Amino acid sequence: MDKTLILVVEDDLPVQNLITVTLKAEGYRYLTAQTGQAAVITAATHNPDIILLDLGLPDLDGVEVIRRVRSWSNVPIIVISARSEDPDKIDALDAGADDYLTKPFSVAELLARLRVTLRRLNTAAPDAAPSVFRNGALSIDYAAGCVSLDGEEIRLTPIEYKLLCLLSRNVGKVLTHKYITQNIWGDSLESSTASLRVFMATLRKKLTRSPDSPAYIQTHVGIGYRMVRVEENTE
Amino acid sequence: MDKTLILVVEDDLPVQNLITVTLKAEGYRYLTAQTGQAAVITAATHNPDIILLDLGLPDLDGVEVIRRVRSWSNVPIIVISARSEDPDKIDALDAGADDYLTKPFSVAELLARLRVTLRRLNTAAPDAAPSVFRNGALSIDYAAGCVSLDGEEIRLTPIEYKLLCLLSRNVGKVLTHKYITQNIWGDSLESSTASLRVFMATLRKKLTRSPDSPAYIQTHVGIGYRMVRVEENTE
DNA sequence: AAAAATCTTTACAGTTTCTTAACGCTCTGG
DNA sequence: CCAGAGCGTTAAGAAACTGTAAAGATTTTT
Repeated sequence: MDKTLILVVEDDLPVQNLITVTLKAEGYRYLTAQTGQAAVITAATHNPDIILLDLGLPDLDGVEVIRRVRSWSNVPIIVISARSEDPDKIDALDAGADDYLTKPFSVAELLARLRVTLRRLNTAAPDAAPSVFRNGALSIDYAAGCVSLDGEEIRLTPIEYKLLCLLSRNVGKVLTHKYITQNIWGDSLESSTASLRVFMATLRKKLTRSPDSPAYIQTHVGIGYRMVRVEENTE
Repeated sequence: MDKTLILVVEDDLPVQNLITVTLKAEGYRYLTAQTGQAAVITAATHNPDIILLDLGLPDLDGVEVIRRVRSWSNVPIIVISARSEDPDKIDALDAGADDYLTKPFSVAELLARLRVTLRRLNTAAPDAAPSVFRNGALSIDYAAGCVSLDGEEIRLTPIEYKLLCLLSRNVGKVLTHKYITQNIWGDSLESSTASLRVFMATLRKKLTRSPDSPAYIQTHVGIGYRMVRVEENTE
């Protein structure tokens, strides 16, 4: 695969055109689909590297498209939504979308998201189920169940560890509050979104050695959190 | 055998298509089967190098397929299951599956698993386990079944010995309470977590010669215990 | 059968971890 | 500029966990 193939799902033709022209200019290959049905079929038959999905489709709900694609594939999905469709955005992320863009968005922003996602794809382990995860100065040994920063081990409580694992196993992906709390506390407790904030604080503190340490965990206001890939320049 | 032959057992045709297209692109030969019955027969007649088996089959239980194939063949079986929590997955591994993939999976992941499995096939290395373990002043002779500290033998009770072996065979790894109790007491008794604490205490006491002896066993609150590698400066 | 050793259970104190609530901050929209 | 919502931070009490000692219960040895 030398040229990245991107599936653009957008029913508004002027917008679709804007996107495809941009992609072409940047040297990407692309496919298009105007309906949810077509999107699912095209995704299955052509196996694109990334899917750009507008949530406001005429036939199928965008979330349903994600669900169907996710039933067999892990391909990165970047969702495009209008501000008014805010709740849909969260549903989309819960259904397995990786990232989101809010209309109106700049071309530069779109390209930036694509690059980030692609970098994640390429740096993703070429080997199966690696037992140790690395990101900047951070490394997690899943098998041993221990975490170290800059070679020095840091001790985490059970919930902190689970939380960090969840984030690291989904690097680059935006995880919603709901998704996180359900994964860590189960479906039972519901008020744990307050706890989540506290744990995020302690986790961030433990992941910060010096004031200029990189920020591993991003906050997405109203949505959730995400661990980002960090440059290797932490020397 | 210059080209690897892979049997793909999957009843969902789009998914099957995705897999076979991928395999073809990578230069593998493949066969397909939509049912468990067909899978067993095809495996018997064509003798594939690897079997990719979806657990959600219409007719036969996937685990049953594994059992039947395993009755005459040792061919590697990689299981594909829909949900990560699937108890079937564990049954499948127990029945003799070699590895598993959870839907949704990325194509890269699938290929990685295949490569790993193939590599393992070619380099089946019967490596002999060393009979004596050393860590700091501690040494365990598994064959002789005796333990010494600083050259001097220390006497351990059967359970203490089993416990120490379990820890030493997993140096650096955090072992959960459950893992330890199941390995030592079996699945039956459940209240043995209290006993575990007592044994840990006695074991630690017996591994401590002077007040400044290194701490071989760390406790991880809420999780379990771990033996750590100790520097050789215990002179 | 008696003695010794080993194992299990219980209780309790000390510690760690988790939850909850309060407060200040930033950002957004009117 | 103000009000409200969402977030980070801190602190304190509650809950859970651990280490230790000691007393039965069980098994093994003498």
